[in-house]
Amino acid sequence: MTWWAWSRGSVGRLVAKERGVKRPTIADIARRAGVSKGAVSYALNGQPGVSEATRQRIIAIAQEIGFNPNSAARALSGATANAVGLALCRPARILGIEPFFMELISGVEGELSARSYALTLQVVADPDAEIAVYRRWWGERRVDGVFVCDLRVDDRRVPVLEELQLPAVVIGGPGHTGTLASVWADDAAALVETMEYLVALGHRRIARVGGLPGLLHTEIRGKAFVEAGERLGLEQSLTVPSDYTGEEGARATRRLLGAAGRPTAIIYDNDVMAIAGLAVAQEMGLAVPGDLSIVAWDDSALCQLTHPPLTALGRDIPAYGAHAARQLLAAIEGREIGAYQDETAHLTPRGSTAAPSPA
Amino acid sequence: MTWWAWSRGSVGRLVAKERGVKRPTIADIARRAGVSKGAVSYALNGQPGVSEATRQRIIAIAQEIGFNPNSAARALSGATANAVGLALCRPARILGIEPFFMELISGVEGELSARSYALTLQVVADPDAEIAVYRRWWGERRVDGVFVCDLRVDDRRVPVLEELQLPAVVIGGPGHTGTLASVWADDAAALVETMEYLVALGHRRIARVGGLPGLLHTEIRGKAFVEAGERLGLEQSLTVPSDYTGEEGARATRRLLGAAGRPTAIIYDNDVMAIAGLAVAQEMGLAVPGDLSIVAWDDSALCQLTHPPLTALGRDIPAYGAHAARQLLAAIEGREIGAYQDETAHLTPRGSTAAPSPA
DNA sequence: CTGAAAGCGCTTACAG
DNA sequence: CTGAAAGCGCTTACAG
Repeated sequence: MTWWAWSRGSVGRLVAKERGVKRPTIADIARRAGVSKGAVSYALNGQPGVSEATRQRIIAIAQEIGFNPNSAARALSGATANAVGLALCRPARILGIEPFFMELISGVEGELSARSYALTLQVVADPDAEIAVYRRWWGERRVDGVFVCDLRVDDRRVPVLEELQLPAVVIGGPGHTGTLASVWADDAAALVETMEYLVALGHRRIARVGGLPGLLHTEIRGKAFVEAGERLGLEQSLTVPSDYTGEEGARATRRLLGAAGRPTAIIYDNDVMAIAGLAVAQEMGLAVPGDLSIVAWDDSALCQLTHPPLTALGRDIPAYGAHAARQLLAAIEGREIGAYQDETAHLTPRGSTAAPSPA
Repeated sequence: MTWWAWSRGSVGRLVAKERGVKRPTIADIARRAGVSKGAVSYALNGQPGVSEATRQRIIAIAQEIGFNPNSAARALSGATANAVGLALCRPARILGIEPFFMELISGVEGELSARSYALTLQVVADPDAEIAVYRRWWGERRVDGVFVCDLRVDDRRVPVLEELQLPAVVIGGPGHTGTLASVWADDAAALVETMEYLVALGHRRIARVGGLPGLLHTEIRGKAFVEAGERLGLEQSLTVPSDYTGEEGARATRRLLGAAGRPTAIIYDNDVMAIAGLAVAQEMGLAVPGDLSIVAWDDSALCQLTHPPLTALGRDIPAYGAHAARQLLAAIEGREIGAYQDETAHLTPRGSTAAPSPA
């Protein structure tokens, strides 16, 4: 066993060679067209150097025999892998339940597949493993660029990617992205809008169940919550940290509702925690929205499955992913790109919010 | 513009070349170790042909300079891409909300990353696009094998993969997998167990909200439901087809509950529809489980977020993915593999099922 | 046990 | 406008 895990390569290789069906190459096309391999390459890539008649003949043959360029050979001569990478550092149970990532991936895919770029996915256990994956991908030339999710304050991944000069787009911000490109949305503004909405309904004691501490957007929301709470003169504006899971969301809710002077409204940092909070409130005999108003961040279809349906802060996540992909492809092409501000999440009032009942 | 979309390649390539940081190659290692490139290759791959002392020296140098083998070069000489593919053919909104796929991917990843295999993901619009992706991947030698999800009756993808001799593992069955390897679970048995449980509670009118028609497991469950219904002598056993979305699940539920002689229990083909069904029942003023018992297939964390929590049919989906990955890696190595039967889903009774209240 | 060389399938200067 | 050739970074027979 060697120190990296490719010792079995030879087995698969031999077998693949024996078993493989013959794939057409540019040599096959060249032979049939009576030209050189170089000419075939120029023709198929839309480069000058072949007459239009020859080009058409070559393209026709390529289509006829179902030619696809060997991606390894292209990568080896050209230095682009035609693939980008996404490393996700969250436990499986959270990945599964949060619609965010799959929606993001759907949007990313739309842009990538239009350009025949592949998406290479890797689930990692912790930030160190994620950094190791970036170094390996870079060394292997396996990807031309990467998406960076779950940006943290002073994120250690940023300087590594800068050092490697691996094109990258940070999904998150603003700030703490170093010289990397990014797409971000103004969470602070969305949170303030939500709080003003609740205050207008008559709420004076508003709580927040936050996401994972240390994530930049958690910190940004936390800061905005405190500041807006003071500005709006709330009696109470308490944040309880959580971790996006239903269990923790339920626990945080119990803590908030069990205390004296309980809040009349809670804002949750994701939809899963909000749904868990709703169940807790109902369990405790509190009416939603009569006794407690609930707002969920991330307006996925889940929010409309509950009774009552949840008022939520939503935006188009597939579009967010598409923007990130477009940024990354531009970075790979070497174009100058910076921070792209995506739409701010907007509030969709549903049945889970109302004026607080007089105490 | 050419007929496939790689016309811009040259731009990225040039830029990458100018910008790229120098990556170490086996030539660098050979120079520093004073041996040939061939010797370096043998040493790093654990092949015979170098003395143990030389091997250790080479490995030490490789580690020191942070060497990673260029995956394109390996693929080009060895014919294995060290990557496998997963094409998903479902609309984004369903992909996002169903925990199944992300959990499956998590499990697959665990096996793959231990062997430094990459997972290439592609979201496709329809079965034709999916088949085109397989043909392209094969032609590009981009992947060494693929996972096939959402198996259909007489699935058109099966003969294509057989023709290409592309190693594949079907996630689903039994049957309709042609000569391809597969992992499957006995859904019929799980459904029968559930029905017997409901009958034991006293239910005589049981309905089912089914998944997408045409999917093999939908058909298998449908057949088992009818047969068991007859065997158990139910007064009523009606299946309403649906599509896994909350909206359709809600509509199907309204239809079932609005009719005369409404069922006292409903089994849903996924958790999302079950949650939607619960909300509909509550909206209509029916008590769950008093007036209506609800069972969800796919016991994700979502099922414990509702009030009451849902009785569900669950199994370890990450493990299912891990088994599929192990099968696929074996197929790539050329080992003979067939159908692997995974654990049968088991029922976890929670608050959403009880004896029906006397009418 | 080790070295020199061919080859994987492309792309791209460089000659004609 | 076209052809012949070098090169990308590996792996692997084939000689010594």
